[in-house]
Amino acid sequence: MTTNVAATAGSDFIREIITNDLKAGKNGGRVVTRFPPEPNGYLHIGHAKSICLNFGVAREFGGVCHLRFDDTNPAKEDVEYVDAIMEFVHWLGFDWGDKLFYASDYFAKLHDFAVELIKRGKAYVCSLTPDEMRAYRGTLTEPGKDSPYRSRSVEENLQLFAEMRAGKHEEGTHVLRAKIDMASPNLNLRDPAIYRIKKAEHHRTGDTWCIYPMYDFAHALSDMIEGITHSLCTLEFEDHRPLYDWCLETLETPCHPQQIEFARLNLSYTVMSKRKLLELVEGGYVSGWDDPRMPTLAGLRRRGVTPEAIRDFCQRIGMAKRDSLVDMGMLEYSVRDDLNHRAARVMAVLRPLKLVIENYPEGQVEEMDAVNNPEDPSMGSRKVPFARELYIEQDDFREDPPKKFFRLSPGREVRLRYGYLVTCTGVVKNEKGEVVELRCTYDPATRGGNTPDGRKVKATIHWVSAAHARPAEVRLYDRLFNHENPGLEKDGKDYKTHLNPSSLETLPQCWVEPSLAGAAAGSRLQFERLGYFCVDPLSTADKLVFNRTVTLKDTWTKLEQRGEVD
RNA sequence: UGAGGAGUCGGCUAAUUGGCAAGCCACCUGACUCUGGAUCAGGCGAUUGAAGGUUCGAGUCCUUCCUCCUCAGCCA
Repeated sequence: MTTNVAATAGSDFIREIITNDLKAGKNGGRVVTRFPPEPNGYLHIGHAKSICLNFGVAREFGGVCHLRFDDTNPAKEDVEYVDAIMEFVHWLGFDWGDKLFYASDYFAKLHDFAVELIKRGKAYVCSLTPDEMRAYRGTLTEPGKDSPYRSRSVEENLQLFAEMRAGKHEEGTHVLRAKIDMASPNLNLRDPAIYRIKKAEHHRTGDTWCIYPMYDFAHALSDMIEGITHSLCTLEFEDHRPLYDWCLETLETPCHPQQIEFARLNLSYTVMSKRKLLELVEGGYVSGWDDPRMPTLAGLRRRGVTPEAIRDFCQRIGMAKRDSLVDMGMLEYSVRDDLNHRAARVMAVLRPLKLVIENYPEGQVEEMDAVNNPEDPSMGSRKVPFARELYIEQDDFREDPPKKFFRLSPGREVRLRYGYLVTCTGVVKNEKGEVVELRCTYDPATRGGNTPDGRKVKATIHWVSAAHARPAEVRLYDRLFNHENPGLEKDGKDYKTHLNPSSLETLPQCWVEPSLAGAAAGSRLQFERLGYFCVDPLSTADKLVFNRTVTLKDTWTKLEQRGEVD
């Protein structure tokens, strides 16, 4: 993997802030970050950006990064997600050591902080209905009005809050609010709710609680409790920072983490919001959270994308505060760059065309030496059987080739990779006039693909022996959407209208070289000249299934699409 | 129209904090090649959202304006 981007690492605004803090002796020289997912969905590549940032920063500055589940809403959360999140943080290559926490671990403390707030006259129990509360909140341009319950005495608030906790009140009847300023131009400061009644079973605390803290309150204090020094989050929380700070200042906590916001990741030709991703899964638009077209880590993994490639990608895209749309091509570059160095090369024919070598002895089989990875000699070589009847790619033959088409055509000679040079001597067509078989002759002096006489051939194509190849199903994946920014919905069109109808093409009858017979699920390979593929987890010895991760760069197709082949 | 943010090559990000606007992706040439891959060499491409101002000198400081994003959950 190239490391030239490492030179610029450490130059983003967040690392600059931390460097300066360290220089100024803040936090006693400690750097503690945290990755705080809510266990209500699967991780996607946007989370990967945050994970790389938080764990990366900790590592670079000799600090630690906590994994903390922000599980303050039992109605939406589940252990299923907790387990999946941990699995994928590890998969991405990061480790939280013994720093695994849950906001729910702090429920008792958080409750006590809420009581303290009440005692300080900084919180009150409000008995407005949700609708009334909304009406009292005002609008973006008009100030809100004080709740009639705002002036309840400390004693009454304490009493009521205790009753809320004891389950004496129904959901929606009471809420604990911070007493800040109903006229604040920042809506988050208009007496935000910090505790609400929710009679739901929590995945960790069961029915111990029937009141749960809200995000702003829980997050600031959880950060404080853990001694987080830099609390990194996305831009939409910028407006919440005054509330984050208010909680810590008002409670005069011993430490006060610094919240810093960065732009979330947007990737072209996909969507990133949990709601949309969930809708794609539930609506059957994809096969599941791990559908290889999904930007989820589960999907990317099944697609064959490596954690190294994702980390490299996150490094390359940088870190800033401006909204941006990162080109999918950027991710593909990182994927190819990584796989080029590590994926073993094999031969596979996706759209088979039979080729018969007329002067090759019937029944003869030769084991040809094939290099596993020209980028890495230590990966060795393997034997590939060569015989009289082969399959080649339909795309590699043109009966009437344009000028810049270098591959096989009548009368032309090409090299069969690691095999022999063959010349096309004739074609066999079916009743519809389609070419169904090629007749060729080979030059016995070119064994292994060598040309003792120094003669040049313009093309080398891949092949498999018809008698030895294993059948396989190959799934060709393409971008899920055909619109660069489907989630924008600016034109009023639902993002689903931009779903790419050909994002998946299944080729049920492909042939792969015999060395792939027992390929392990998850193995990543390069099918020579076609792209990078991986063995699907559901692939079996009886039925091999490969997923295309990404194509190889394809100059020929580009020329052809531009019409520059003649 | 309240508040908070953000505007730098086609995309993403830098700029020693006032000193020749740099890198990556993409794109284009060429070399090399038993993958039309990879690699290598080179190239294209930003009057830094706009207009003023301060200054010997402004992406950076000041003023005005424009555009875009976020916020009116008892979600996070």
